[in-house]
Amino acid sequence: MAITKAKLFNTSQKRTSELMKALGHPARIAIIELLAERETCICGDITDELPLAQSTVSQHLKALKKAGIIQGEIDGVRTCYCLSEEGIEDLNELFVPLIKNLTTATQKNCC
Amino acid sequence: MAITKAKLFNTSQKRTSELMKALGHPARIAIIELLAERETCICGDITDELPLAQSTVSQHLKALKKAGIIQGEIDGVRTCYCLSEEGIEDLNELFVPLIKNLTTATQKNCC
DNA sequence: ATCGTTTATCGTAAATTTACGATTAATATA
DNA sequence: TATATTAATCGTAAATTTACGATAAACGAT
Repeated sequence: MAITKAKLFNTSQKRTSELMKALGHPARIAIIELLAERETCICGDITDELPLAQSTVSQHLKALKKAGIIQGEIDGVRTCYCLSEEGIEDLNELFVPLIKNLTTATQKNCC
Repeated sequence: MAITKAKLFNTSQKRTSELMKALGHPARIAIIELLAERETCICGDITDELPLAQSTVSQHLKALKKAGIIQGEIDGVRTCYCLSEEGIEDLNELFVPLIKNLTTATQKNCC
């Protein structure tokens, strides 16, 4: 990737792909499912639920945080994680209409 | 990635992340938007619409095809591309409920 | 003050992704 | 038949991702 021409894609294309990329790993899907299931902040025990080393889980959490899908708040020695409104809103505003669009388009497809 | 423990994630987590990964690049979002917009097969001129070399676009098309999001049919010298029902169905069955789940969970969040 | 717990970060290795130009294969067209 | 067109593939380079263990930083408990 010598040259990045990313500037030539529009804002919503870039944001959408950023969100999708953040969700492009089974561990990160598992993490957000966990956070949704508990419906509350989870302090740390995410690592116990995943078949990955602590440092790797921490890296995945960082990726989700960077994309704005989750947020983490330090609480003593531990860190409490929960879903971030911002990212979920973006998923609803960007991705839900896109899927709907794709669905109707597919039905009118010639193949 | 010396060791892949992917077998320890469940099928829907793996399929969901596979779809997300395929959509994790602005060029590939642009491609599916193009295919949806035209509502018909597009023979080749996708390259003209993107700020990328022909070989790179071909690579992105291959990635979308591998994930089952688009399909391509050879038609003479050209190849006709369109959205694939299979992939769009999977997006509806796997991702739409997930977003809904995340949304209600976020509303009940403590942070 | 010391010790244990928790989690982020560092260093590192291997795999994958992204991008390009060049080439190839297949089909139209002149 | 020769030539142009289209699109996939090859070869390659650079960046990024994924994973791990080791370490460090911060806090709580003893």
